[in-house]
Amino acid sequence: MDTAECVDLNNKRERILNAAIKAFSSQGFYRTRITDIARAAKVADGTVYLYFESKEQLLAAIFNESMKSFMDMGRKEVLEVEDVEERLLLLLKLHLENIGKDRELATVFQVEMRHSAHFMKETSRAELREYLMGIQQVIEQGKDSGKFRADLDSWFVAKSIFALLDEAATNWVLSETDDALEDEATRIMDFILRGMK
Amino acid sequence: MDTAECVDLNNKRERILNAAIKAFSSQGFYRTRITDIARAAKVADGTVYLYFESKEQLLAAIFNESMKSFMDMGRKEVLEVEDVEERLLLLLKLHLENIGKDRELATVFQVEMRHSAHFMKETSRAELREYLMGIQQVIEQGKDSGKFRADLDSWFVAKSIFALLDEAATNWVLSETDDALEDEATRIMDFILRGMK
Amino acid sequence: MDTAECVDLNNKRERILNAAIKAFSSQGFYRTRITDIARAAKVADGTVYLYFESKEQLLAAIFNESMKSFMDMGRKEVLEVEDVEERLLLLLKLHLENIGKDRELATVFQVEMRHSAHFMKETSRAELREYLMGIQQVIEQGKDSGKFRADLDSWFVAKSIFALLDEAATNWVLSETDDALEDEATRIMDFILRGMK
Amino acid sequence: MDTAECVDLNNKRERILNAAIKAFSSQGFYRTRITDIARAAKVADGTVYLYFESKEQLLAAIFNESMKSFMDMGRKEVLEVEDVEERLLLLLKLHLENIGKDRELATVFQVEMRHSAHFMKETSRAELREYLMGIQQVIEQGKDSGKFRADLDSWFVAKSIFALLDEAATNWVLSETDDALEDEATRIMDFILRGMK
DNA sequence: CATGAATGAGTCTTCATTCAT
DNA sequence: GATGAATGAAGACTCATTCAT
Repeated sequence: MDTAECVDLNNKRERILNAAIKAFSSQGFYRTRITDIARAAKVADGTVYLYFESKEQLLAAIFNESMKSFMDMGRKEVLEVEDVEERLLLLLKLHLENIGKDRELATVFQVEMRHSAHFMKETSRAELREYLMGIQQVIEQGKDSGKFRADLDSWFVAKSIFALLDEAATNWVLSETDDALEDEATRIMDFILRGMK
Repeated sequence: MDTAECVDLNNKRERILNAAIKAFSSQGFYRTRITDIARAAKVADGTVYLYFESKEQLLAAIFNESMKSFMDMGRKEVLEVEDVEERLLLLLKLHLENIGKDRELATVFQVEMRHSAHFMKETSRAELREYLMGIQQVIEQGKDSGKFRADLDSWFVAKSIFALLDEAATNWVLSETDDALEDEATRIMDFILRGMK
Repeated sequence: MDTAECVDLNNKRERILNAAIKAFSSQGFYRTRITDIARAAKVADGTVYLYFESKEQLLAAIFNESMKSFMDMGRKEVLEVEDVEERLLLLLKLHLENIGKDRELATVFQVEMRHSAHFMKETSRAELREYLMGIQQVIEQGKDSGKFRADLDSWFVAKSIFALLDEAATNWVLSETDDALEDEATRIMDFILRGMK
Repeated sequence: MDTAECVDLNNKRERILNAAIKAFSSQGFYRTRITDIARAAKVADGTVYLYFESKEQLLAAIFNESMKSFMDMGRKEVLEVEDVEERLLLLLKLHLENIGKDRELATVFQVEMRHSAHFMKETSRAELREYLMGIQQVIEQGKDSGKFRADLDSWFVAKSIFALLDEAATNWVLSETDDALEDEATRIMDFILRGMK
């Protein structure tokens, strides 16, 4: 019974989360009403507030939970790859794969979550920083191993790589193309490795 | 007297526009009330609607008018520079300079304008495309002159460059640093030219 | 408890309906604010919208629900009367009695509901038609039985009778007299039966 | 110059009046904005207020001026007819003719002017009374001459006749038929003279 | 007289959130 | 935990009216 209850709870929580992603991605955060989400999740309006403090916190939860699974997913896999370049490429692929496999979630990430300076500063800044540090590490490894230029500013490069991934993702979301997003990984990789010359 | 009147009219429109930029950047688009803008612009609420159809259109106007002066500004200057690399660098500098000279406008551009997929698709997409085509041209010139690799996908590169500029700008806006944004231009230039190797 | 709850719900709806009738009749439809109605019904503004889609729909609801009880009320009673003239007289009396027993509702019916061609065409036309057909039937019965002239256009007569009732009702509403409205029934009856000659 | 100016004034006043009739009849009184009327009359918004105190007064003016020409029109003609029945018939015909010749004005009269108890009580009551007295006179003449029953309540009959005319008019306005409204006169006449028996 | 830009009070409606059941 | 009816604050937008020119 405990288990059943627990499952039931998780189930509801998850249903709400998923309904929110769907709603936010199709109607936008501000146009989405709690009622819409509740109805789609087949719970009462009030139930949403048993699991999430507010609409804003619901968006934050989508970010945090997706981010968590996002970060966990690749870690082991990435560490298994010895070669730095390959490791970096894998990182890019995983990023794009993760985003590319759920267009609705991607829309929320690439568009709806940018809706206010407040949200970006308070909610996502720390997580983003951690994520960037993961990339930075690989850059440093590359510098150490002589694969990458020693004079690279690894933090700047990490941000740059993120920028390229982010742009690709946003572009994919807005363009509504069916192309697989992760295919962009090699192009980006090539560009950042060789530059324009 | 004619002139004065005309100036006064423009003045009101401009005052509203500026008040909106200030308000949107500090409180966010959705938290800003028309009353806030009107009060700051020292006009009546209804006056806002003499110049702009709706709050949403006011945001669009900020985009369009800033974009226009943004695009006009550099064009001649850029064309005067012969060397492609220098021309590209100037482009980057102008972009960052333009954004970096008005933090409030920058905040609106980098954050508030991204608030909805709808806005990004409908309002800014065409202009952005045109802007990217400007960058693309320079890339092509570089390829033609042999300065840049012949196998570069100039459209992809243009988007990548924009991504880097955009990331730098957003970062600058959110970090609240006093550093001049345009100083990033050389770093970005170096990165895209030489790559990581 | 179930019952109490159910009653309470009905109660709220009814309270709003009654408050609306009072408000519309004393201030007119357009001058009445939802807040006025809500306050009088002792509910929150928003509650009005749980029961009615809009202010306009609230007026329509007053019409529909009053019309329903209005139509139901007399039907049996009327059918029990054999004599056509008496039946017609009863019809007139019921009409005027119904309207005459609630001056506020009457005001809404006779004045506020005529506020727009749109309302009259869309909302009340069908119901009115049905009502007129009820009168028409009696006329036909009178013709069949030889009590009324065979050359009467029963539809025209029905409309004429309605016109006289309607005029009496409006007159009563506007004159603010205390006379019982239904007393007009016999005068009208005499007039339509005998004519002026 | 006096004349020209005067004509010009009248012209503007009339243009506004006509524009108002058109607008009120098609959009309803409350949905019509002064701006709509001004634009249609090709004058500035403010000009409307040089000729009419308020939107409400503009409606009242339509009533009064139409009523005046309405009342004047038939008087002589009516008095020339000796026979009471014919005189009454002419009255009915003139009423319906007057209304039937301008559907837009008719709509304003039959629908828009009924929009509030206030308007009906304050603005139109006195004029209506005078109009009814005109009818009443004819009834009295009929009674005196023995053409009509001596026991008729002439005031009641006058109101009844008006009711039938009014109903016919409203019906015509709402039904959007092309039939000539004045053709109803004889039917009504027959009905009120002979009654139903 | 005429203009029409400017005003700002006014209101319907929405919707996140609460809480009695 | 779950419900969903009720709340009521909030705000975009309208438009009759004014008044400086």
